[in-house]
Amino acid sequence: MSWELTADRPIYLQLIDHIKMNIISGEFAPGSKILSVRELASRACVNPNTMQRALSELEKLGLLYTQRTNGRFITENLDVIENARESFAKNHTKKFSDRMSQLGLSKAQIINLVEEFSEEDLQ
Amino acid sequence: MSWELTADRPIYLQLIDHIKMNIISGEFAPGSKILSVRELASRACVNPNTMQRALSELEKLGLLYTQRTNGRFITENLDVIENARESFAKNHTKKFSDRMSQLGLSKAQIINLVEEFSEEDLQ
DNA sequence: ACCATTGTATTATGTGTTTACCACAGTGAT
DNA sequence: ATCACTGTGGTAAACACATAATACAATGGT
Repeated sequence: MSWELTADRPIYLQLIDHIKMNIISGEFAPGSKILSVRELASRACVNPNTMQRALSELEKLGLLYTQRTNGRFITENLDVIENARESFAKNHTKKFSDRMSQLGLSKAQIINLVEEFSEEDLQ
Repeated sequence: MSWELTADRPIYLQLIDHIKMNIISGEFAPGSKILSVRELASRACVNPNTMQRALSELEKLGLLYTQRTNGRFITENLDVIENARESFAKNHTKKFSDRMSQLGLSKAQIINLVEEFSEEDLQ
């Protein structure tokens, strides 16, 4: 998946969101080693310092941990990941729902929109 | 409604979103006069220059127009407002739906979440 | 022992955002 | 005519963000 950075938000925040999504969606397996700061920065077309900032924020959240001169790894704590996943889903749903209500849409209308724009799972 | 500005995005963009929502939700009636730049800035606890920037962007979108030394008004062009409203709803729904799918949620699960977090209309 | 690679830290520079402050021209009410 | 108010424009300063370019210490593999 590409990085798709936009100019309307600080890059380091977008990097945080992107990597966080990789982790909580399971795309990055718990305990697995991730690419180096320099390599990640290179792929995202971003300065190493900026990537470093994003990674250390994710560390504060407990989603990553560091082995000083060896590399960085996804946490093995499944609870942390699951919590992040749940709060992500809840927060986004609440925000979405609130905005649509404020627009004047009824609950039924909101559901209809989601029905329309959501694609069925490809089993 | 309060302004609720956060530090993770440029203020002028948040002001644009906020006022745009006031317009497309119908809270600000088409053709009606809005408060002066200075007054709006004061209420939002923001510098007049910043509010000015947001308003001129909304003007580019056709949602506002200016009478040079008289004040600013909501557009009377209902099509412009309705288009903005529809694209707002579609874009947000699409983005929400995509993110939830990426999280691994099925269409049915997404609908369930919306059901859970959406409140019934208060007739 | 050597060396590439790791995370980390520092300094400097450019850019964008926000703010404060000031000035100008046109309108409308008095 | 006067005056408060309107939108608009400019300048300067402070700050955060992003980048470039280095440097350093510790690890792992050779």
